Amino acid sequence: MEPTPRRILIADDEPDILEIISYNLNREGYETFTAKNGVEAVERAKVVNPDLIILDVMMPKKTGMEACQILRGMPQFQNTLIIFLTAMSDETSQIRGLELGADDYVSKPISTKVLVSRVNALFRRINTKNEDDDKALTIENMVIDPSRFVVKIDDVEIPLAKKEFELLHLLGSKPGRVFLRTEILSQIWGKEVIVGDRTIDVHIRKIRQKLGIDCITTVKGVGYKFEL
Amino acid sequence: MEPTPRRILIADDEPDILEIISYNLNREGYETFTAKNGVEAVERAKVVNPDLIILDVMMPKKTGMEACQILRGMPQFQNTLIIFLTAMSDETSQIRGLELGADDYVSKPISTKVLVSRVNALFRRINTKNEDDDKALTIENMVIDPSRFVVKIDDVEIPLAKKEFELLHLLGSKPGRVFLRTEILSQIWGKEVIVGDRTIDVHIRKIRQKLGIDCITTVKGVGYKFEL
DNA sequence: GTTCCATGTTAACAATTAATTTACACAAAA
DNA sequence: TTTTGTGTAAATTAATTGTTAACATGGAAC
Repeated sequence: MEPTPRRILIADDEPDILEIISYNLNREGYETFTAKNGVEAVERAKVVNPDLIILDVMMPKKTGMEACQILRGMPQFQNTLIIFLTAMSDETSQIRGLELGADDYVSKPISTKVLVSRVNALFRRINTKNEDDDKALTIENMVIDPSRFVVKIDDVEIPLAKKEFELLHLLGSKPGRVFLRTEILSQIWGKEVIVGDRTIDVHIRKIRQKLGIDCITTVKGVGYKFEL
Repeated sequence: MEPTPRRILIADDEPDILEIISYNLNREGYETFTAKNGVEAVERAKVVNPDLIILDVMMPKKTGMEACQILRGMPQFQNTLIIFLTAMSDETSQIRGLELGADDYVSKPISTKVLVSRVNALFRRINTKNEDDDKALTIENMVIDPSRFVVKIDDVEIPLAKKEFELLHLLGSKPGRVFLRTEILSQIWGKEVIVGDRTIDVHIRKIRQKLGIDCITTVKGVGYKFEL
């Protein structure tokens, strides 16, 4: 199967820059999308669901920094790569950018070659991620099917809510392995999102209740694991 | 249990640079190792098995680039993070560095703050949790598996409480070696936590009781060791 | 636009399990 | 014998999780 190309969203207020970067990334086989300012960047991101977002720091409406903060606050962009692009090469803004959760920081004047190299380096590193995220898991008589969002036990379908399903799918992805509460939080809720202590428990309880069988084991002080 | 710190190997021929980088990374909680040239860097890497290697490009004996190429050729360093450090800020060498498989490229004069931020950013992204931490230990017919949080004796699973498990895992990590009571305390309870005299004994007793076999030997006046 | 419902989150409390301390018995070393 | 250190059981305290109900929110149905 042909791999889907990596999707890159580029946000900059200068059309020339958008074009030259797009051109060079396209040539490397990436699929590119553009936005003219911070607000548009966030909107476009929601729609195109990019693998990488390149943000100019100085943009009208919303700066790149602000856009970054908003994006990082949304669970679906928690793990999206972000590169800042800026004329400011001073170190404090660089540090600030990296601490906001950016993955790289490239100073203008940009060499497109350097930018492309850095993009490649980032993707090379991330490449290890699981492609079969929506392949159905089968554990004995249970099927966890992300494509249809359904759990089947002995061919009986049991509907789960989104979070419940995600949680079960995560645990079921490695049966027997213990998932720390922190792992669960960062995987399902995202690294920056903070929810209360009891949130995971409540979802676990609902899953146990709906499935009717005890397939989730508590490891006190550690986390939970899937075990039939 | 305290998490094992990330290990960083720094290679540079200027002692001052080694020292200042080490100091700053230590302060962030990293464990650092040093090498004075490319050859030494490769040798040290084999021994200390670092999570990240920072290579100065211009070094005697072997340059950072050469060292990088050698390391990338060895299976065990295929996925190790590499950052180049260099005075050459020209773009061709930067591109070459990234294409050799480096993950980042920082130009001198270095701001240690920027370097630290970039190191943090890399680790944040690569959630390569220290694999050693949850690798299962096998000692004869006993398996101590932290990823599943179970102890198996002859394929029979025995559930242990958190502290009990951590304690057994610690002792089992070096069978035969005696762990001082103070070592056990600082490893499992942390250096700041103070608990009573009998706490360790009681946990040891519970482990012995649950496992049913005598695999922990008391060395009076010294500590405990794992011995099947 | 309003109402209704499913979902997600939180808070309060109960239940459970784990961790620690206490008290004392026992063994080895001084 | 005295001292010191360790093993054990029971009692106590602390920590973690389970449960329920209430509230918030957003989308679907009306």
